[in-house]
Amino acid sequence: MKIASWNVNSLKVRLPHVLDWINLNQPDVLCLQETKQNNDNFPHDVFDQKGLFSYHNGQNTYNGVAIISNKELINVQLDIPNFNDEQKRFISGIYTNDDGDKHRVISAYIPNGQALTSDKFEYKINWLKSFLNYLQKKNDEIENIITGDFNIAPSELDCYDSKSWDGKILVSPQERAYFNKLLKLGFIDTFREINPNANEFSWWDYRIPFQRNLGMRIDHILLSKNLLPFLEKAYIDKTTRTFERPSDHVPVVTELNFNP
DNA sequence: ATGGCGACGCAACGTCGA
Repeated sequence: MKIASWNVNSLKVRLPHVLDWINLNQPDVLCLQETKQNNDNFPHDVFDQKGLFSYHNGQNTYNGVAIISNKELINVQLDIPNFNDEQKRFISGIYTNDDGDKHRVISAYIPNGQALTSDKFEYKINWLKSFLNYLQKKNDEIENIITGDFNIAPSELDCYDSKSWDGKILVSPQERAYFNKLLKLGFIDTFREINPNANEFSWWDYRIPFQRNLGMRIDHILLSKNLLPFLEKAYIDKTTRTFERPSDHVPVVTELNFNP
């Protein structure tokens, strides 16, 4: 099972890139963030024509998350249950693989937070609290695969210059504490698991030439640790950042093999 | 090297992202 997550920074603009990427990489599941369009405008027909199922929780201008899947999902959930959020940042669904195993796939767009002194930072922390609360309280037997733009660089290796970013948004101890809470809940950062020392990034500021590689790793795919025996690959596909008119994020990919 | 970009809404440039 190949699963990918990509913040596309407007699906309207990036749809050709997404279709090219799907054709080349053939993911089983592709989670998208920042679609920036409402549900009525989502191009379900384009994915239908490719034999893919698509699910979207979006709004105009900002936010918006989607799951594209080669199999029909069940129990599709828009928004975090019991969290009153006007911003469209969460969608989940249950994917059944060829062996009949069921896994919950989540596409999340965690708030940016802007700055530690901002009201938006408070919103980010509240969002993370609700997300953790949801994951903690869910007591069904389905294992989770959490994907998305976390807007958190978990460690020094995940930032091009930790010293200059010290105490700033995306790298602050408060944000990293929430990422660590996810790990304590029993989730695995698949990229870090497979590449313990890699200094690779998933996002680069548009204002700095990509060639300088001043990026951060803020897009992640996390697995319930019960799925760890099936983890085979985890990597970041930087090629899309060299496309004409690219997203500032690139796809992160995790591959599971249920018949090792 | 924190800004120099890009998307959006909307028809000029402010807001936001990370």
